[in-house]
Amino acid sequence: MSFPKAEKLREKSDIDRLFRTGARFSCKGMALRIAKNTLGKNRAVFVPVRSFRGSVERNRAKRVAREVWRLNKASFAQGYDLAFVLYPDAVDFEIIRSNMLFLLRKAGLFR
RNA sequence: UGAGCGGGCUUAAGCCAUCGCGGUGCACUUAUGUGCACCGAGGAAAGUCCGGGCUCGUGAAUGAGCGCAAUACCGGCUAACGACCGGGGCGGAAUCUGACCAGCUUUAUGCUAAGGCGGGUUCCGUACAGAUAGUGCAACAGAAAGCAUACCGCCUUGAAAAAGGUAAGGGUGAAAAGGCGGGGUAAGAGCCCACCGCCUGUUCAGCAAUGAGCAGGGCACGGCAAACCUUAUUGCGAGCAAGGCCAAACAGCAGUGGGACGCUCAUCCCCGCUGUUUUGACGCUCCUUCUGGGAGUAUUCAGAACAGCAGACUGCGGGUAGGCCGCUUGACUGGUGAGUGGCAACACUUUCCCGAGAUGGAUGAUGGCAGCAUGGGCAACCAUGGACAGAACCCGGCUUACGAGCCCGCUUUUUUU
RNA sequence: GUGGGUGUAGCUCAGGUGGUAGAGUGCCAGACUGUGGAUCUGGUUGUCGUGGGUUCAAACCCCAUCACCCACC
Repeated sequence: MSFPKAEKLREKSDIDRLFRTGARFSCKGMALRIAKNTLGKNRAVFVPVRSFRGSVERNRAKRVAREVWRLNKASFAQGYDLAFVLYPDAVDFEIIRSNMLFLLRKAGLFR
């Protein structure tokens, strides 16, 4: 299950719009912003906050979150922009996995 | 032998498989994908403390002056540096040494290196220009603290009070007008002498810093420039979000249109659509005192005001969003392996190789094997863990963080002699 | 990437011309009160972020370093 560039949310204007108007779900260690788009498929972005201890931990949180998304993205409804905001409490693979699935269930994206 | 601290060098947990991501090349498709091959974080990528390359700016980045900042023993190295290398001075430690003072004793051409003075060797450290260019600063204590002074003392005179001489000894202080020993003296003093220090001159060695020697001077010229300052040298400012190229949209400027009469040209005039309100004209109806006047009014035409809608196409310069380049082969000095010169930093010659280039920002996940550390266990084995840390235009240094291995130095535990 | 600031008592801050560190608040004790508060009196509190250096002497001067904060593009 690949994760090419077309399924990434890359434009600064798109991201700004998502954070301004998107619906908001959160739990300990992670937050989710979500909004419908017109492309018929999902686009995602992973945003670690600034207060990580260093760039190693910050990048690692982002990579792990992206891996979790890549492995699970086939089981969700299509046509949304998503932004996952990551906080320094949770870096482990399993914690990020359970957080992400919990938030997506709250958002009602499971098919 | 175990542990700790400091310094230097090497390395940055290995192999295999699957899935995933970024780049380059080739092929096919085509405007974006697919397939194959190869490559894909560091010694500090970090801090941003210095130095450059590169790019733009200003008239220029060449020169002179002022201000500001940095640097400051000498020589070398370098593109450059405050870095690095070598040398010198100074300071400290260890050790050896002259028995000069001091100490001890068996009292002699004796012993002692713990103390003072002098000499040598090794190691470590060192922001180390100028205090005789000037201005300034030094609390308290002390008699006196900057071209100074005499408190207790010592000596002379004197019955005493006191006067004179003196700077050994005491006391104050961080610092008190060379140190130490001998001679000398009323007591003392570079007053005289040896050694050391200082100043002046000179000779030799060295590229130089500086060192060694000789002669002279008996000798104040104190400390602080990480106080102001003086002298010398260096430095223009901004930074890859530099800078260059392409370029939607909105706004701006210019042009293109229609109408009279078949065509062409010139000049002049007019100019979109819808709705509401209002004014005027023509028409119609009604009243009337009837060549006239008045009232009402659908529609049409014209004008004015307000509101709404529509505002196209082409070109232009500037340029936003966005994209591309800059971008990775590089200071002939990148990596690797040899060789030559140099004490070294480093320089030169040569073989082979090209080893990240992202842009919401690529290195991740899973499994297996081997191995390391810690804990448990007699053992097989089991469990846990993976140092510091992530390229962002590129280099040379410095500093800081840190796992493992090796080497050196120091401290210490245990054992043995 | 560039530039700037702060670190002093439990807390908020002074002190910066080198000469031996203070204010408010807090805390402790006493007085007052039936008790508490308020008030009054007295006391207490520091390796001046860390490590070096200069100096006779450093919170102050110099260098390095650590942590935190801010601004601009």
